[in-house]
Amino acid sequence: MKYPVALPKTSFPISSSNHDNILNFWKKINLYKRLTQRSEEFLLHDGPPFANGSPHMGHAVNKIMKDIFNRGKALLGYKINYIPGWDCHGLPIESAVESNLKKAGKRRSDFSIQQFRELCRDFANEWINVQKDGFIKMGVIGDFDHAYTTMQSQFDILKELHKFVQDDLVYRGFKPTIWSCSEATALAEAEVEYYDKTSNSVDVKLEIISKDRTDLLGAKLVIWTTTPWTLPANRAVACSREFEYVLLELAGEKLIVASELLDNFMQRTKKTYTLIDKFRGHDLVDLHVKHPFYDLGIQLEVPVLHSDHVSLDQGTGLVHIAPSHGEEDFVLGKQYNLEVTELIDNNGKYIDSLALIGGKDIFESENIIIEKLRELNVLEAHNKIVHSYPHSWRSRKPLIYRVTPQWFISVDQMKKNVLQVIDQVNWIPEFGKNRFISMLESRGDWCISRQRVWGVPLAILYHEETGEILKEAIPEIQNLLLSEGMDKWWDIASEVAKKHPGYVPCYDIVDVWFESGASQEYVLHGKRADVYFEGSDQHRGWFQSSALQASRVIPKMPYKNLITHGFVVDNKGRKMSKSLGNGVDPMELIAKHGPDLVRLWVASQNYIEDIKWSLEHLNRVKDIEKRFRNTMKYMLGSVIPFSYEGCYEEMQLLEKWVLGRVYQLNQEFKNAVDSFSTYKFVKNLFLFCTVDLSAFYFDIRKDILYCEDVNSPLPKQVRMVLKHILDNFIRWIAPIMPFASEEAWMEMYGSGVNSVHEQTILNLPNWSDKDIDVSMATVREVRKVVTSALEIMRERKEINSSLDAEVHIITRKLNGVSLLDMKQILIVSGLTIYNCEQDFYDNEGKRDLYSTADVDDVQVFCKKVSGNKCERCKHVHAGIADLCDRCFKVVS
RNA sequence: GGGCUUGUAGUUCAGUUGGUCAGAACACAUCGCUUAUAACGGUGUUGUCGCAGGUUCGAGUCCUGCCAAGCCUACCA
Repeated sequence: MKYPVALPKTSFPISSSNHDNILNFWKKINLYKRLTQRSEEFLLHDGPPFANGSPHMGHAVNKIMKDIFNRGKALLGYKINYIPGWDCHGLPIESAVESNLKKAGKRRSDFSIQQFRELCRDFANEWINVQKDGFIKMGVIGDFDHAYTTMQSQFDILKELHKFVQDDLVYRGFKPTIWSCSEATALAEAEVEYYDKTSNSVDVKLEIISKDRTDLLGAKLVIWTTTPWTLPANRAVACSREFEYVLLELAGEKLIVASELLDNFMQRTKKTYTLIDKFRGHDLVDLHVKHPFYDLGIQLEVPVLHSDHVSLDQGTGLVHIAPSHGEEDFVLGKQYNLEVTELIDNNGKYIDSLALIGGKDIFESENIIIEKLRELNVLEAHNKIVHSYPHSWRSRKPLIYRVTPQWFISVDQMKKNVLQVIDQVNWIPEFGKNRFISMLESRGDWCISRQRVWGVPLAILYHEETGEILKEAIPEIQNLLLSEGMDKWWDIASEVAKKHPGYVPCYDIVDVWFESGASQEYVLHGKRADVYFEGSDQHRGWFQSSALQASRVIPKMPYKNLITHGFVVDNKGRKMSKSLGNGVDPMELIAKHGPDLVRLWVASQNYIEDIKWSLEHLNRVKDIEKRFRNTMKYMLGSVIPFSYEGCYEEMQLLEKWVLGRVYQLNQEFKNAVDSFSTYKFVKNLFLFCTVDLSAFYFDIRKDILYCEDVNSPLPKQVRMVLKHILDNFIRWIAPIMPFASEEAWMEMYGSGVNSVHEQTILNLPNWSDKDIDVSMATVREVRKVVTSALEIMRERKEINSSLDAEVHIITRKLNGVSLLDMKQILIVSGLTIYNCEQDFYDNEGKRDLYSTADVDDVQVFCKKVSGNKCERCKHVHAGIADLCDRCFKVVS
């Protein structure tokens, strides 16, 4: 015979595919707008992702975490302000568009700059739409209708740049760039590929002519280079003060090389030597030597300088310095005011005025140069070397370093300004601060010009010779571009310039970091953001450019909290890449598993470190998701169809304890939101569901919920507690699993009008009671001993359910806990508690007692309880038929 | 090559200032409930704490070196 019991009842599903309806609901009620109708603001400024591809896991982590912050803050009652943005300009898009043209059989040169920019714009717009759609599917809410893009903000960006010009912070300078002679253009880092190349390697002897050093006068420094074509541009020799150098005699000549590289050098000369002297590099510094082509008209006496970058890996420990043809050379040259010579033209030919090689191709001239060096008796050795060398990815031709004129922002004062207010920012993690500072300190002036077309034109006029910028023309330029559009700069610039004799227009575009760095102006309008949250690569990117730009005039940081996250890597810690095939598409995951799961995966990560992706881990997170949903399902089913009431004071120990846990978790939720870190909260919430609720509280209270008269006080109180848990729980998971939360909310309060995401967390009385927590900890300790003892009986097939047993406990620990409470908590049919062993023996006779090593003062004896099992509640009682007294009353 | 960061059970992680710190959960195995049932509960197994030295009475915890990985940067005459 089956007797009716009050089982939970709900249509809330354990898994759901109702996402689209919920997304539509949020759209219909304009959830984002509703969340902006509050007073105190939480302003999260979106770092714009690059508009050139579909969303990847990095986007997912970034956007979802931002949304969790936003929804979390909304639950704490804040007005949210989140305007998504996109970074649209730059080389990758230009390259992609160009390659698309190529695939279509077209050439870039067939398009005007304006037309080409139009194509880039279309390309960017297309990807913005794809990404926008993806982010919305992830559940991200924000002002997508008024998203910002750098391409729509061009004019504001230019105005911002002009402020730097007006403040005399922009100047023309020179910079070594990687130059392609075949294409007559500077290349970006991304356009360079390294292949092996066979080069000439030469050891060249430079005679010391410093008269005050008679000991070394006439001796020759040996320099080694693999780019003999740069020798005409030689302006110095670098050595290291610290290294030891040797003076040796070789075929009648005195030569100097570094001790450690002597063998290396001798292998190239294939001669024998006599060692004369040893000394520190310090002794060489400030000597002067003859230029390699001294006897060919370049009558320079070049200095020997110390440089930290001199190494003992190869060469001679004495380095040929040509400031116009090398990064380090340029830096050293700048430090010592060396002449930066322009000996070659855009196509890689020497200038005509140069003797012997004038007008000739630099690479082709190398043989002539080497031959001449030999004739001049400055060549010690000539060999061939195969080494990795930069090449153009397009023409596959070798590239060279060349110093070209560029535009710079002088950052010294801004750096000082930023460092002054560095502590106005809360750095999460803390080490981000030092990382930021060291990167800031080590940076040089900001090169803002790019020889490209897809970007904000660096619209200025400058004096052809002096490089002075014509500030008076700025209003005129701005007015023209405002009415004509930014694309028109390339058409109107020359006309503007005509009105200002001597001045020419700049056709470069502005570095994209300047564009996004100015977003604080055109998006935030100078307001300080509460949070910037991006990958840790942005310490030298957006975080830095934003801070520098904010501090143009006075020290100011654009963000209050600067939070960085790691990168998504696979379970072996390797970054996701196409070649490894370990990449994963977040949109596929969402389609397959739903957005909540992906969000929960993100929320359960400590994003400070690298974020490890694996399917195995996702499946584990899936268990957490199921546990959360199932916990809500159980509570919904136990609350909605029944009546509940009761106040804290009337509740049992167990109920008071659970409410205490609810209070504690509510505090933890606030902390998680305020500290922008959810993973510990997710873990604790999961433990709450499994350990506290499912395995303990729910398990114990099933008897009362199912079997007791539903209208009697105790079930009503238990359901009241469940209602409390539920009301809080739905809110706690709202930021993390907004879809499940909304579903539960609708199940609870009906659908169609309000969203859970408009709610704020509940202001709970302090239910946390330390005394109750302590005694409950003891209770659970005792319970653990009892379940272990019962397990032994179960193994012996003496019992199945714990209700088949009666338990005797000998302990002094359970003072203050009623026998009835304890019996319910243990879920057994009989319980006796003794204060000492003798009392137990008096009652039950001499028995073997069970105890465990980790719990002292608790001994247990269990036996099968005698009597009949109640068909309804499964408790065993003596002297009953098929129903116990309680169940009989309830049923009838 | 340099700067910052990370490395604890199969997995994800806890381990405060060096002294019950070798833990939790999941997974796995197994038993039970059949009244959350495409659920729920109990019990059990798992680790040279990246490797090698050092400091200390004592180190996962401090120091040094190395290895692996991530971000940034320099990739060299």
